[in-house]
Amino acid sequence: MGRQPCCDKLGVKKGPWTAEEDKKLINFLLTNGQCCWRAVPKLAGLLRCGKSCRLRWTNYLRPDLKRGLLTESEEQLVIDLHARLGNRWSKIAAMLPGRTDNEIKNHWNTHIKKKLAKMGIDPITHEPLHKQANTHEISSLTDDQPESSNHNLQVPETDGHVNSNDNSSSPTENCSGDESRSLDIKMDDDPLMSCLLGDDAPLVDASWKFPAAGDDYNDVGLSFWDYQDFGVQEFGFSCLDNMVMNTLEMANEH
DNA sequence: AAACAACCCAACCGCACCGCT
DNA sequence: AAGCGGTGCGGTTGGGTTGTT
Repeated sequence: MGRQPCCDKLGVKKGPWTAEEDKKLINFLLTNGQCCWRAVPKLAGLLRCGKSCRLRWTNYLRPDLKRGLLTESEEQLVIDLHARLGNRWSKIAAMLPGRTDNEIKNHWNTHIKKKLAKMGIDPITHEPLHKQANTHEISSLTDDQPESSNHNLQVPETDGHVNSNDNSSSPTENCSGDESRSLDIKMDDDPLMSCLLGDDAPLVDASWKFPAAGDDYNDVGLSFWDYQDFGVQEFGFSCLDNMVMNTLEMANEH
């Protein structure tokens, strides 16, 4: 049937966002909240498509974003979640307050993948590379893994018994596009998976309060302004990061 | 100091999904 | 039930930055 493009390409600006554009988008969203994204650029006075605005906001401008490299514990959590969820970056990101799917995806591709490969672990299947040929040996997999990776795969369990390598039920499915499907089947038996893949509350509450029109920004616990490189401080926002840090610490303790 | 390579990340693209009519 | 619009998601890319020779 042919979809209508998210925006007419004519007169729509692409490429890196300028400080001025960021400013307009932030001002609009903080004043009016998130309405339909298609209307945002028009109402905010931006020559961007709504999709671009949404991405800019969710990946860079959102007040609850935590900038900087992933911590060791965050990285381990990502590895563990990836072993269960595959490339479902948004689901993984939902478990890491202040982190975006894009950020995690990038970190995975640039750092973790190499790290795992170096340790002799297939970043897709999370199995030792030398064991790929014989998938029936998976039951002994954790014993054979380097200490660090073994630790990685034992991060947070909600029920205390779920092994991230329970892929053994169908190891051959656990690659490329079929991975998520096989996981879908298994999630019925895994409370954590049910939680992750459903719309239920995450392990930690990553939500943040969006200011209603007229709210004082200082009440929202904005944390990201410090990290921006376009000098948003001029807006006069305070830099409170406690909310995000607290939720992250809660996640790490689990 | 310059040239080149490798790395990193913001942003784009296109498809899938969901809800409304 | 089907069509359509809006949004979300994952894969990919382009350009800037950093490191190496």
